[in-house]
Amino acid sequence: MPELPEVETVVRSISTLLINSKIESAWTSGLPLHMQKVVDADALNSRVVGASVKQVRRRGKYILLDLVRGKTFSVVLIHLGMSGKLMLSRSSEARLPHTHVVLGLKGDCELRFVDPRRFGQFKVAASQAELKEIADMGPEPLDDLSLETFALSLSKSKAPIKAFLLDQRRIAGLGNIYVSEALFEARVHPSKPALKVKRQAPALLESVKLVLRKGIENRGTTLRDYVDGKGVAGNNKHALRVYGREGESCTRCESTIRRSVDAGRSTFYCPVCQKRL
DNA sequence: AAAACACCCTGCCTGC
DNA sequence: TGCAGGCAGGGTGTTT
Repeated sequence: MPELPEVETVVRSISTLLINSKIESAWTSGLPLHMQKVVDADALNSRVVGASVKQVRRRGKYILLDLVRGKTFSVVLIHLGMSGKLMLSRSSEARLPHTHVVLGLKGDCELRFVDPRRFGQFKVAASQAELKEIADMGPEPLDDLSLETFALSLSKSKAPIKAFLLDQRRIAGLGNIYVSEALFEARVHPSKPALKVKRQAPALLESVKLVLRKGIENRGTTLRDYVDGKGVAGNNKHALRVYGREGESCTRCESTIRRSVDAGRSTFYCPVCQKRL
């Protein structure tokens, strides 16, 4: 569900309250999350309870909490999967169904991880170096991705440009929505091989940054149930020009927006604006 | 090596 | 109205 702009919005919405606050208790549902792994209750007790939050960060679509307890440093890795939510709530508020982790903070406040489909992840580690999930992740498009790096990476892949952009090892943080939007902005056909995107590489990189920045500015895209850490929905749905608009007319040329399915995922594009060659 | 596919799980929507 | 089937914004592991 959440892609880079949604995860960034969640991070921003919870970081002010979380930073420098102490975690006083921890609870887990015990149900398996991503890849049948349960949240490690021992690690929660030995590393998280009693620790203070030093920083709240994002890497790709992952949320990272840097913790310190005495001289012990830890990192909590959270992925929202398709249906995950990370929210600050009053302890007195009823827990939503499918709540899987609750971290109790000072002052009647809790950080809750809720995930109906359980495609998300919640993992405690001693350091970032232990986290293989982000070890070979590609560059952050809004921070450290130059045109030179991007163009070189493109030239080495025969994959369709859509698959290329979704591959977190090549570029971090993009998902199905923002890939469709970026390809439309840059007028690149989704199935064009990455290595043939040369002349359009500068426009594509700019489009990737544009749609992500706009997504963040609008505080994320809410299609059905995405909300930030304070329960607020995003406004970016109105900014989408192709995603979810099959059969509607292109905002640029008035042709009919099409949907195609590859690898089980929908891609939306304008057949006229986005030429294969 | 890389692409295609199955799979994890629940909820919601559609159509019969 | 009820129920089966399809579909969903992600990532991983296996197979070709």
